[in-house]
Amino acid sequence: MPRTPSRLLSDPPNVTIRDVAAQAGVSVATVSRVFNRKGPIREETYQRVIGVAESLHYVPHAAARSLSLRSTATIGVVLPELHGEFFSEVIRGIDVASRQHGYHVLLSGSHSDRDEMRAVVQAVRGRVDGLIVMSPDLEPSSLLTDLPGGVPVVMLNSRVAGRPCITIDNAHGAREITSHLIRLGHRRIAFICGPAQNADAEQRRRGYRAALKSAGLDGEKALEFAGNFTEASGYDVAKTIMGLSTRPTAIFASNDAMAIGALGALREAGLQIPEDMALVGFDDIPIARYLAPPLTTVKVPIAELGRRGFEMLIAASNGHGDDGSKPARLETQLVVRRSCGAELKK
Amino acid sequence: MPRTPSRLLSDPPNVTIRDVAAQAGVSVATVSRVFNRKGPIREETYQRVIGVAESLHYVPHAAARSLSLRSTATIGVVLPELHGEFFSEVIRGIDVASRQHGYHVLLSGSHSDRDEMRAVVQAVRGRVDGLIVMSPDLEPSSLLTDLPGGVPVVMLNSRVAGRPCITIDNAHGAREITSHLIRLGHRRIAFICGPAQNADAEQRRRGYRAALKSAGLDGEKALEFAGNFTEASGYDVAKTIMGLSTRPTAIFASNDAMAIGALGALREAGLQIPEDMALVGFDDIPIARYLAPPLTTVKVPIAELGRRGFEMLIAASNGHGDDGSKPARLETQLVVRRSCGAELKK
DNA sequence: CTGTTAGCGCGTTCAC
DNA sequence: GTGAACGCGCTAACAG
Repeated sequence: MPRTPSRLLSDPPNVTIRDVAAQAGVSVATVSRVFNRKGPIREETYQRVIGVAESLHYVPHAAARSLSLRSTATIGVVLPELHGEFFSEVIRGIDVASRQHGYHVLLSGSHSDRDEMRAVVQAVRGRVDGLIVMSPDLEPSSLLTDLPGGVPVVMLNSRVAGRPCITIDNAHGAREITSHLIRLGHRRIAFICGPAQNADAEQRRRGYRAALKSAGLDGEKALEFAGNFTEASGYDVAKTIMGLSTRPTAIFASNDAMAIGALGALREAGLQIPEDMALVGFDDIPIARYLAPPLTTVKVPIAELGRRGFEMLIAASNGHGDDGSKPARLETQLVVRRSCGAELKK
Repeated sequence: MPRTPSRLLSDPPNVTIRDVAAQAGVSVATVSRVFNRKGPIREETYQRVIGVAESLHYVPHAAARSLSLRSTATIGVVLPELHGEFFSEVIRGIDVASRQHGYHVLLSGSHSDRDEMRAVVQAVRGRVDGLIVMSPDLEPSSLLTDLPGGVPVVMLNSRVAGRPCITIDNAHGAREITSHLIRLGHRRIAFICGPAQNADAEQRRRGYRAALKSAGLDGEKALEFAGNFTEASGYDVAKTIMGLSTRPTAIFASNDAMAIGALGALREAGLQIPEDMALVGFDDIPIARYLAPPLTTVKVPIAELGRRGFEMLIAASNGHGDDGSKPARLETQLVVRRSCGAELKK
């Protein structure tokens, strides 16, 4: 019987830098130099090493490099969940920016509670060079207390003292669109809130209230309804509104998902949008414009949120040197703009 | 001037196992045992080590562990792109399954050409324990030739010799829904194809043709239109169809994105769906049911695709031992079922 | 230009 | 029960 243990193809399952060195008749250091384009190498040696490496299917071992280089070339992305196009777009923005800069993306979603999230934030030591964290519902500063030291973090859509962040100018957008409705003649404008602890939700409500106030419509404050950013909650609230004795003439859902849910409920009730009931959302998730009627919405460049987050992280990593260089801008506000889509009629 | 270089808080940026050992008055081996629950440790020692580790904010260094353990506890996910809810759902499925099993997810999307994808597939040595790859457009077998040896791979929705995979029973679903249309009385059923090289697209077309054939409707084959799975292409094709002298009475878009695009075009043309024109899609992305009218679609449990992919990967890793254990099932077909949504009328 | 050597931080045999 | 020493695969000084 043959002595070889019968591995059929791709026999050398793990060829190391040493194998290449031996086969090429050079030292490991030389191979390393070749692969990292450090120090001068004689052209002939270079070619030989490359050739051997290729024939051996050699690929540098990332974990080993990380250990020695003290850097992983990957960034971690921690999101509260992964459901729907909003997060999808954020991820996409981060992904393309990362690849452009030669970084990998370690993704982690679905974190309902703080403990889960904290665990993830810890587990990344030696795994990522930086973190992009989105934690709209949780009071976030405590999350980062036991973060492995020296890890740069940028927050997406939530502030924590001393950390750079990218935020959306929620209040501005919400005020804009509410004023728009008011200009169109609406007086009774219902507002579907987001989750109680959610910062975006709170800011949007502030914008809504501000617009109402400056139009002298404070009295209508009773028209705020509790929602939680899910389609289902939008649907439910719209149902409730349908049952009201004196209905509002417009509904402002504080995100698109809820607006979509509300749309379903209104449709079931046989209402025409926007003739019978004006409806606006917030976010401009890509599908919004394929709805019937096209959803009027506050536009936020979501993928851009991800991209900028990544770029700010890179900047933070560099500004992290021993020179007491200024921490760059700590916060960047992303513009929002009112949709030019279907105009509302009262 | 003070000698300390002014690091303010969280001074020890990188506390290692050695620091813990020293502070606790034990050896690094003991600390390691404590953290990995290996070998018997005296309760007192255990508590002391844990205490010190906590007070020092010690967290094991992932790269170092990986190097020594030869395993990373993370899996890589390689997708062709990240746009839209289909991929979003796949990722979500993988993410939750991974976390349940204690794995991390390294995500990589947006790979237009083979070289880019190949580069990613290589870059993962020492970074992941396994790979989930989706590459519907590219002939995939060559992608994996220079894969670092021993890395388990499961393909999502594309077959490559010897690799386990999860596929969607596209032909079945497409045949079902086409037959359904036929039973409803439709004779002229247009079909919007997916990308030419895309395996799913091809299988769906096969299903469509099979249904036509068994109903003796082969002659209508001219009703296939080129699309590429984007909303835009669905829109364009529908426009084209509108201009036809003898229109079909039904349109079968081979994915939901194109169906959504087509829906927009039909709406612009003032057609009632499904009275004036029946329209069906394929995938059942979550938003499909919020459209007006709800999109009739072939339902595919997309997140489930991701989840199963992960689980098959784990299984493959285990079955990868030196015992010549059977490679488990190499292919699993995911069920699809016809939507019970809005019925079509001719 | 190239080789030698010393870690990077941790898991793991072995002795004790 | 616990500690000392080696190795994982690679990069970075320093020699030559």
